[in-house]
Amino acid sequence: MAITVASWNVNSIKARIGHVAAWLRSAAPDVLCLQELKTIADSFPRLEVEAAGYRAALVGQKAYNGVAILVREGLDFTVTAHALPGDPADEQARYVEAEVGPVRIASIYLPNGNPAPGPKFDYKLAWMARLAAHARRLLATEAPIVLAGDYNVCPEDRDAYDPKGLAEDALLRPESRAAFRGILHQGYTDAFRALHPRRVAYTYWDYFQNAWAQDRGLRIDHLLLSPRAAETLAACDIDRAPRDKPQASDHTPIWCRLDL
DNA sequence: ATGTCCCTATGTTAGGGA
Repeated sequence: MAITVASWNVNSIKARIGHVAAWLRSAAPDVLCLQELKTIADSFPRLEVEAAGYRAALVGQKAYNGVAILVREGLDFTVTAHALPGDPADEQARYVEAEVGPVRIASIYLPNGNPAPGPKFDYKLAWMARLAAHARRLLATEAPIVLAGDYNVCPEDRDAYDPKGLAEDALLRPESRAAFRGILHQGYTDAFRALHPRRVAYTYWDYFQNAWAQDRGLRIDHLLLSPRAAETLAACDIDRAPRDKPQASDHTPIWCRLDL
């Protein structure tokens, strides 16, 4: 079987439900991981998602954060985690994980970390250490794994429009990149980079300074595949079309197809 | 510092976050 898994930071699901429903209908992924819902679960637009043919597992929070996994009707899924393990005091809604058919899928909203240095950057690095520990434990499961989301990490200089100007930004700092590489070193594969080794492509463009029109963006949304998932990777791309719409999110979807 | 967009609440404007 083939399964397509996508990830999209929507910057408020209530502001973006029209775009999301339209993309579900046109792109028709089997799974869509969402980040930055910016709402509690009770206010999540479940009816619109169901009308598009999907069911949702989500972890919400008022005004900030919030993650979801949307699963196409007919695909079985079971939620396996409502939070990233490792800190019971952490109440930020940044992680949800589910078994979808034969695949384990996580929707991740990694902390931004700016300004760096500072407490927010410390929180980002601590969160990344917890993610690395959890990613390692997940490798012991039999299922192929897709860790999908907004990592708020630009892995390499070519993933940013102005790497020198942004060198001190929490998204490019060496500590953030080292933590990201640590997960890769466990055996996870950056799906986009694996299939497009030299391509300059972004998933996020700031609302400021007309960044989209000038293609001044960053590649910070990633699909990390366990070895068992990576060996089935058939396609991966970034769909720029939603970013060009009126009232767009500042991020656009990235997707991959696994031929299991 | 600034730019823009989205959220909430000391709520129709300001401040925080990204």
